[in-house]
Amino acid sequence: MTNPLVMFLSRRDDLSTDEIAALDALTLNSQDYAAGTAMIRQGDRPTSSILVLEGLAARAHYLADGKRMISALHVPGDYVDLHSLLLDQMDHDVTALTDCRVALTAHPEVRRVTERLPHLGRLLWLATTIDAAMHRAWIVALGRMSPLSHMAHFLCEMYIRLDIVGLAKDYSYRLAITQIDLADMLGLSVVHVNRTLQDLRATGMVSWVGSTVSIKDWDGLRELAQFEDAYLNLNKRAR
Amino acid sequence: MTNPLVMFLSRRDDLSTDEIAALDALTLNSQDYAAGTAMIRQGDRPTSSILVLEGLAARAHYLADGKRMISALHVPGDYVDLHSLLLDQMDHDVTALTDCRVALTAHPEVRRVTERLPHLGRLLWLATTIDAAMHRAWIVALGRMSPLSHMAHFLCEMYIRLDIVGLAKDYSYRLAITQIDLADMLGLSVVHVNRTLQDLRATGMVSWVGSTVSIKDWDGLRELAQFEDAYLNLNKRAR
DNA sequence: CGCTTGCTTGACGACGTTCAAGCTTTGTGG
DNA sequence: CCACAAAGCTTGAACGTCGTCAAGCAAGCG
Repeated sequence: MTNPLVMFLSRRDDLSTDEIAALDALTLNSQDYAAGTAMIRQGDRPTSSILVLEGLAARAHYLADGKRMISALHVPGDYVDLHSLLLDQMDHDVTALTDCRVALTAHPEVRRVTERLPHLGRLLWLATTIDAAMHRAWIVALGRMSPLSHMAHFLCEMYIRLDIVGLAKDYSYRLAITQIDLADMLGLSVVHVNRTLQDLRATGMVSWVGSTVSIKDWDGLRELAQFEDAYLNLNKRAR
Repeated sequence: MTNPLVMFLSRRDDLSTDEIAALDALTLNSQDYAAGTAMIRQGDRPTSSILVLEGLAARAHYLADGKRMISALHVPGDYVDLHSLLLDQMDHDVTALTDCRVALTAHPEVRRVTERLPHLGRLLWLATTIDAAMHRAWIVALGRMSPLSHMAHFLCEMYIRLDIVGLAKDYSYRLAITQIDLADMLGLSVVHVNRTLQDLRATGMVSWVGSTVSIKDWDGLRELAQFEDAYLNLNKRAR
């Protein structure tokens, strides 16, 4: 299988064979995490960076009263933890929402690559700024969108992100997450997520059976979600 | 006056005199924006990066029905738009909430510095990952905190961020924003922001008169907000 | 087969929005 | 220096959305 990080980056800029080789070298050591287990815990000071190869991982924040909020969902090709190359200490957990296979790369090795190949270094920087742009899109959805539009926005974003790494087909993709997880991403109660999902299904724009999401009316869903993909930086450009 | 970006970065790592000189060189051209004007508009493809020297700037997103959401507030020392060095196209506005003085640096110049001084390049990268960490903290507050705690969290964050660049004293700082702006940051209606502010004042932990915020009980406010400053990466460390 | 986990439904209450109006402060021009 | 306008703050009342509680159902797994 193709390295999903290569797919992720080459969607945004051309990669040289040198750069592709370097990326492949970064993703040699793989490791598995079962659904529900933590890859990184709050307070950790990771010494390697984690790239998702398969499965879904989430950034989970826990509040004093036990409430949980998920601030980001990571799909294959996402460098979950490039941040920790630079940051002190994790202020949240990274959890496997489904069974995951990840690649681990020791920080010094990542740093060496960014210094040897500055253009590739910029692309990894780019990956973290795309993360930030996604965070902002979530902030907007949390603050000013109806639950229905927010849910639609989430499903649009997932479709594009999964499509980039070859995990969507015919407007359809696997999304094996529970309504509990979804509630913690949308900032809603489980009960309300369930009702919102029913409303969304009732529009006929989306079907979500088992763990398969199928978008039946992309244009309708996009409009409902006011989804503009600009923030995902999908254009191939010299960076 | 000291370059606020130097203050921001040297709080996180030691800077060489070379690096400080380079930063000063990046911030030569200053420009003013009056309160309420846009520095960058949605759809722009900026060719220079913007650093806030004085005043407050916000990332403003507008929805189809005219609703506005502010996804980030930028204070002096914040590189508002380092992102645009790498990103395609702005998907939101950057607006001056108060009168602002900013520094403009052409992108090629920024890039040259990051290649010449890799360590400084990493620190600029760090600045963008701190932005991402702040975004995540906002997501958590939006999704799972009460308006009262959210407001408290916001005031805690502002205190720390302003203090770092020398703009706070004795737990007190200027914050010349309207309740409308605040509502668009917290994802609430203006009416509710007003009532929440009254509740917060009633606790006696904060006074906010005119444009001066004074924190009377830092520990109380921190607890109410469940504020942990880890995400701001305040430790000086080799990065 | 039975337990656990996740999904679904209903009833009720709380929290936050909307609408509408009055008040206060700030700034501007006569 | 006052008058007036504009912007922002504050308050009340009514409504609606969403959360909570509680229970039943469906599906997956040991």
